[in-house]
Amino acid sequence: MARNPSETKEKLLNAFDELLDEHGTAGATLDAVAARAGVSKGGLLYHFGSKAELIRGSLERLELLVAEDVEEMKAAGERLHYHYLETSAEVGTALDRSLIAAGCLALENDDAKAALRTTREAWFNTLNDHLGDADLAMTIQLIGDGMYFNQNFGLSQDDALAHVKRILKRLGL
Amino acid sequence: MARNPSETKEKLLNAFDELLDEHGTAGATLDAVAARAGVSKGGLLYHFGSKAELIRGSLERLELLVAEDVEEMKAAGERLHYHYLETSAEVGTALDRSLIAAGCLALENDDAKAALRTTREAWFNTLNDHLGDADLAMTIQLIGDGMYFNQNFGLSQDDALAHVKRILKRLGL
DNA sequence: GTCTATAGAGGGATAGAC
DNA sequence: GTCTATCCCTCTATAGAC
Repeated sequence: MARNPSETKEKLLNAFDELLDEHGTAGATLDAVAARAGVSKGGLLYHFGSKAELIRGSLERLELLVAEDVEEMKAAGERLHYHYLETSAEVGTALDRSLIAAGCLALENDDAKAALRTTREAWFNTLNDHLGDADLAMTIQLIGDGMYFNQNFGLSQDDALAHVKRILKRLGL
Repeated sequence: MARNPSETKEKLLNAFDELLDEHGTAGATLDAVAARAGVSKGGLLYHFGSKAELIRGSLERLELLVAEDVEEMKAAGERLHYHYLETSAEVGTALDRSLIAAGCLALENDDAKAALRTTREAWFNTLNDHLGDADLAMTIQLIGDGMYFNQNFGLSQDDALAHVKRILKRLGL
């Protein structure tokens, strides 16, 4: 749907995701989103007829970004699982912002919950295909989830990653 | 502070945490909290003079519950890290509800963020003291965080736990 | 395509009765 | 200690000008 959106629509979605990321759902009001995107509330509501549509737009974009990310993972070849963990703690990328936004929305919105479930399945399948070991795939995914979760609370995950990599070595990875 | 609160105060805190858990911050209005606790909004505001005080009350109770949980972990002896992972995916306990509530609040509230950081430190220190291995302690904590995170999106973590336990065996735990 | 103005609903908080 | 009534503010959404 949002495959070829106008520039203003993109700016609005960016503003929405950023505000969710920084201040949670309470901070992501239509007023605030419009102001950050540099348009008026009326302008916003021309592009997205309601807040529900804005949410849909954000979730649809997440889907696209995840599909791109899965391709990138596959391009990492033998390092696929390392690439996954390294990017789990990444901050400031479009995917990261979009994912945090969905995480905020998921607390109050079932569509967002479903989108996150789908996302997780895509990653698990990619890890599992690569490793051929569901135990390892699930464990690595959980570690990635943990790093993502913590990064959300302002905890640096740099040394966390170092700890985890040493454990992966012990597992022969 | 909240060491000997009135019964009504406890009922209000329970209602607040439950509503945060079920519907996020948007659903946890003073009206809704009061209604679920079986009092009027005025009644609520007698006990907690503002929404900020209600939040403080919830976070203070979390602190108590975490301290209790750490004692329980220590009581598990050699199974300490297993006990930690098994209870990470637990649903419906007072601690679990309180923790999810704090997770909701943390998106918009810095005190809640700080409370979660403190909580994580307490658990990490307990795991690290027991295992004597920071790499393992950090990895197990991240896995626990991951399970907690997923459980938040309605994903059953029963088989996740089974996968992880097999990996722990490979690590000699 | 973007703006202002405004209606209508709901949330937080205060005042005062019981 | 708990209630009702009410005020004010903010939020979503609509109407209509440019």
